[in-house]
Amino acid sequence: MTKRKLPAVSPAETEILRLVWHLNKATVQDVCDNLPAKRKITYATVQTLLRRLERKGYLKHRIRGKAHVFFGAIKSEKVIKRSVNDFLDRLFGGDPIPLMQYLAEHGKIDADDIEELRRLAGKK
Amino acid sequence: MTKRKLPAVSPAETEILRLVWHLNKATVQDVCDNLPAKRKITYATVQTLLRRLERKGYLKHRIRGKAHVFFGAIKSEKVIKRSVNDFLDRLFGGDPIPLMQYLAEHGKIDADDIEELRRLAGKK
DNA sequence: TGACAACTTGTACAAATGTACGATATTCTA
DNA sequence: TAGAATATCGTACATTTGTACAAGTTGTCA
Repeated sequence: MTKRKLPAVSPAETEILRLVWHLNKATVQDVCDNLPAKRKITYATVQTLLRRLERKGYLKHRIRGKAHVFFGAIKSEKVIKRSVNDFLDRLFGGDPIPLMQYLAEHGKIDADDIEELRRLAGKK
Repeated sequence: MTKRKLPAVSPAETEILRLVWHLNKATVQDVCDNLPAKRKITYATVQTLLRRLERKGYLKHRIRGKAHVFFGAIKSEKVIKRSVNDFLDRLFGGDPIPLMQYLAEHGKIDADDIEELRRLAGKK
C-alpha cells in the first residue's frame, strides 16, 4: 500500500490542480486560458504553481513539442477527500451537517439536488 | 455599511476561532482544554493564534482576573460564508453539488439529515 | 537557415503561517 | 506577605505561500 505522506496542497495550488483535473491534461497556457476572468495572475505564476504541484507529487508531465503537458498523478477523489475532511474539521469540528445546512439555506442547492442526494445516500 | 476588508483567516486560526464560537467565550486555557486530543499544540501557540485573530478583527477580549477572555467580534455566519464560498471555488469551481455528493457518498450524512435539508431548502 | 515566438529554468522576495521560548506581571495561597 | 502559579507580552524563526522577472532553450515558418 502506498502509505506515502503527501505534502499539503495550498489554496492557490488547489485552484490550479482542479483546473488540470477538469481539463484532463493541460499546458501552462491551457490553465491560464481557463482561469476565471476575475483571477488576475500571470503565466509565470501559474507555471510556478504547476511546478510545485509536480514536485509535491500531485502532477506529472509529458513533453509535447517544447511544452509540458501536465496531468494528475493522484486520484482526485483522494485529494478531495483530504481537503473536505480537513475543511470540515477546522470550520465545523468535523460535523458535516452545518455545512449541508449552510448550502441548503443559501440557495446553493435546491429541492431537485436534494432528491438526487437522497438517491445517492440511500443506496449505499 | 461596514465595507471593511477582513484579513483572511488561516487554517490554524480557523480551528481556534471555531472553538471560541463554540465555547461562546474562552480563555487561552479554555481553548487548550477543548482542542481535540490528537492536536498537539502548546499553550503559547494557542495564545498567538488568539492574539492574531484579535488583531485581524475576528475576536475581542475582556479581562477577568489576570486572564483574557476572548469572544467573537464578527458574526460567525459571515466568516463561514466566506470560508465555504472560498473553499467551494477553489476545489469545485464554485459548484456545491459535487461537495454534497461527496458528503452523501461517504456516509457523512444519512436519510434523516436529508429530510431535514429538504425542509430547509424548500422554505427559502 | 535564421529570426521569432513560445516555453522552461533559475531565482527572488515579501508576507503569511505555524509553532514556541523567555521575561515580566499579577493573583492566589500558605 | 513572600513565593508559587498562572498569564500575558515581546519576540523569534524556519517554512510555506503567492506572485513574478530575467535569461536561456527550442520548435517553427518564411
